[in-house]
Amino acid sequence: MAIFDYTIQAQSGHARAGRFETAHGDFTTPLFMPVGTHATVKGVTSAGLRELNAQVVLANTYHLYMRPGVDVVEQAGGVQEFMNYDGPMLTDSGGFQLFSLDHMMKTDSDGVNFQALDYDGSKHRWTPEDNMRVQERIGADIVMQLDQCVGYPAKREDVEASTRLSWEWAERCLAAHARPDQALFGIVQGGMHLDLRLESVRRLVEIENRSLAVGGRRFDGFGIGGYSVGEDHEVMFETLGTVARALPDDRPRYLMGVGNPTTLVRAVGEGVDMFDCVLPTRTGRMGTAFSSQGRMNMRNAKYTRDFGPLDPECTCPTCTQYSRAYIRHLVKQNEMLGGILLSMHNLHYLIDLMRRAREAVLADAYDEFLDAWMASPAARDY
RNA sequence: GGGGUGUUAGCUCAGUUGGUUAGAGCGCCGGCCUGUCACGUCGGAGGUCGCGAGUUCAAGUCUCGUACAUCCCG
Repeated sequence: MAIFDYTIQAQSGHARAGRFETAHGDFTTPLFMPVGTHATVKGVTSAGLRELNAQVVLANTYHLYMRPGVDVVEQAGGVQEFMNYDGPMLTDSGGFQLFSLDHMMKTDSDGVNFQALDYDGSKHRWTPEDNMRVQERIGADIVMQLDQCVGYPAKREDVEASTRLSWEWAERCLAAHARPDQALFGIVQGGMHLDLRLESVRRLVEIENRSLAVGGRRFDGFGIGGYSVGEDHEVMFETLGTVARALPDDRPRYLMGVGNPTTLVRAVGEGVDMFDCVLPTRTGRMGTAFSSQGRMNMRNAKYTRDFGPLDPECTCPTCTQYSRAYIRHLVKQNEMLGGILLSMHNLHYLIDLMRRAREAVLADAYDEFLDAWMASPAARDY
């Protein structure tokens, strides 16, 4: 399987519905992917992930490389075997981690030196080739190129430099990536500058054309990175649609790290297919629930004697079995079950939101879906 | 009956040699969380310092009385 087919099944405006094949099965888009950094979606078992209809789960190369170590994951039979999740998985390269902990990073044109200050202070170096090798050994179905992310606001020259480095590394990752059963996604950078974004896209296309010309591979999909790094929500939408649609339309477009419900619905309308975010699990652990009525802080006193379901319109295991009052009690007492139940609910909420978005696309009614969403109470708090 | 100790925010307690708008932890109320190092994080409300009187320019802080709690001795 050297070619990973992404079948576009329907389009509605710019929104797309598709299917992608991996060695561990298919997944359909639009799609929200739960984040399982340390080869675990915090608080959710693999049986729970199936119950939530999760299709793809993320893990993080940097964190698994540090612990338990690539050799352990490899010896386990790969990350899916290791965590007992038999569906498709994706690993982020760890480029974002090196950026977000930039105090521990020194980059040159050939690679990146980093010190794992968040673990044991040990020093490491990754070239793009090293990173590909690590991701191949971890063994996810989709791997991301090593890239460099820039924060916001940033000086244009810094954005230019990191964007250039990212496409240079994209070319090296594409050349170095060998496993035929693993898909590789290139990543678009460019900060909030449309011209840099479009150049980034153009370079990625040129890179894969050069690769194909010598019998090499193409990118199997494209990450859109470098957004949600501190900018205002609307700033992203000034360029997102143009950037997404500049990408080849026969490959999935993955907006990395974005997870609030309204942004997902709008981004699908701009032609984005895939998302991941820690928001549902992190905020869930801290007591916040997504709902059809907007965001709910389950620590609020008004839920003390509210014995109704968390979200009456939700069919998830949490909403069908537990009350708001009970969940508030768990959260207030810092009981781990509270974080588990809310994480499961929030994940289900986004997964199901994307399922509904897909149905709207299949019915060629995405504009109506988007309008209805923006007018609903659920859109209010995001 | 005698003596000791204590009585400061809802709770447990700090409050220096009496000196500006009395503090902490927990609890309570609320906000935040976007390619997860995270066991979160930020903010707010709340006290006439048991009660009464006195000394003093000034008392939670000294004196006296009183109530309550608690311990010891009879």
